[in-house]
Amino acid sequence: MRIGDLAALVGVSTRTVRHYHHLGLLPEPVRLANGYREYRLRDAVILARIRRLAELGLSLDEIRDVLAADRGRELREVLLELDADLAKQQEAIGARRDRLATLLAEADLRPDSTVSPDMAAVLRALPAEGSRFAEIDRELLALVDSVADPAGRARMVDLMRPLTEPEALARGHALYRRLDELADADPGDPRVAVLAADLAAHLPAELAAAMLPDTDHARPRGDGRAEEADAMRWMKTLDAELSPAQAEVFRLVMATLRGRT
Amino acid sequence: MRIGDLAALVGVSTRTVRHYHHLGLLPEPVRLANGYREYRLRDAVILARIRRLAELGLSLDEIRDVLAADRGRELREVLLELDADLAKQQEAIGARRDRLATLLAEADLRPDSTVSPDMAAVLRALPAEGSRFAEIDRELLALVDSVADPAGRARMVDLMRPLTEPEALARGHALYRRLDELADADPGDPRVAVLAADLAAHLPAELAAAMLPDTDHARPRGDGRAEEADAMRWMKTLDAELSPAQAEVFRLVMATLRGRT
DNA sequence: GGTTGACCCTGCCGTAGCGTCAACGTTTCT
DNA sequence: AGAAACGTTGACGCTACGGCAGGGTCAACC
Repeated sequence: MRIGDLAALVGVSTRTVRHYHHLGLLPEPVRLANGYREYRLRDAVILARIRRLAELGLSLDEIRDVLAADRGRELREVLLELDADLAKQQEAIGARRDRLATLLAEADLRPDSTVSPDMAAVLRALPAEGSRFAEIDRELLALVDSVADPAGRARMVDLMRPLTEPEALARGHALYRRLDELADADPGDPRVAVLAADLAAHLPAELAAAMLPDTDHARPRGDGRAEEADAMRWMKTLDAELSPAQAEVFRLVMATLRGRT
Repeated sequence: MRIGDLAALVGVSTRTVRHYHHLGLLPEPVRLANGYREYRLRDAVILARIRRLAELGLSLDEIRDVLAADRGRELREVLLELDADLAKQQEAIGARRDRLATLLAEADLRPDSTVSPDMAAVLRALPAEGSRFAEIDRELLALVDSVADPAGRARMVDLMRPLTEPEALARGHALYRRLDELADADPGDPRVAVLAADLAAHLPAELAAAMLPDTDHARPRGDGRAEEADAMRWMKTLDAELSPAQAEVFRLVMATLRGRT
């Protein structure tokens, strides 16, 4: 029996048979004078066993182990392990399908629809039209939402909710406009201090509290280092997007909030 | 923001970021004078979107398409397609776990336990001890069982069942022994014809009928070619394992059966 | 006896999504 | 000033083969 016969018999490609030889799964048979491999019944039996195990989902490495040890005990262990693994995979796929269903249930699949549903609602409520600063704000929110774990996401949404109420929204429009106007201004511009005071005055208390630790460098080292590093990165990320005057506004707001506690 | 900051922010490795650049998923940002990439908020947003889509299970190619087309219609299509694909995967995994459970339910996981449960029962019933010929027979049965589809497997088991009955078993032992004795005999040995006659006389009718077409070369071409080729392979496979005298026995048996119809 | 077609051989590249060096330059901390 | 921790490009590694290149072998047909 030559390689093509063997392959057809068991229902694999000749390439697969040679691959198994290469991996040492299937022993190389004797060669004929012309160099062709000559197979016997035994080879077909081994190959068929390999295929059955492979179709069950064992990796070729695992199959080699099973064939080598070859007394039921090990096979049983491997199969149990495999079953547990498959169960986990099923769960994982189920979870993904749930998230997919959530996404698909959202009627309006806009480009930014890859944020969580709650944050999507917040973004819909916040002012957006025409303000560069509002755009940055929205991007930052979407980013935090993407990166955070579910608990963090929920906290973010809670913190933002006060800003979506009608009177906060009305103020928000004006504040965004005044921030936009500082895009090309000097850090010493008189409007900077005034805007900082207004911002600090109208920032919801919880949101202010959440922002404060972000720039608190004086804390003792060694606790919450990772979170602090994250928070620092957020602030620096935002800072990099702002003009000098806008950045100055934020520094003043932060100083005010720190002083207030 | 440099590549390490960006990666930490979004929760991926720097290697991943560079990989996405290489694939054109994430645009290359401007470079500083030292050659370092300098990222902005916008890059982090894009990267985060890529990650969310990737975690949903989209391939990076699909993500590139979605980001390029980027008006919800396409995203929706891709997500629906993905969901269908995941559903199929879940089913496939479920089927594999079912087969696993069947295997694991078999108490005795011997090396040849990769055959179907029904065939395993047949193999347990058939004589095995010490006969080389019995061994070949068992290997051939296990192989056919491995390779056949479920219907074929059931048919095989049905064909073999008469041989597992007590009187057939008793005869089987003797026949195997007589075949073994022909291992080194001459094809012209007088025992050959006698054994062939005994075999033909005691072969169950259905099994004989099933074996017959395997060597029937006279049939018109064009119908059942694939099956015929398979059957031919089986016979040649068996033939290759037999000594000349044993092969002669089989030829005589076949001739007798053909003449009988 | 040349040609055709169906086989066989070895060996290398490609897949998806990065991980992991290597070999080198830059920044930052002490 | 030196070390540690960054950054750069490039190349190879992983699964389980598929596909191709560039050959050799063998049977049949004209």
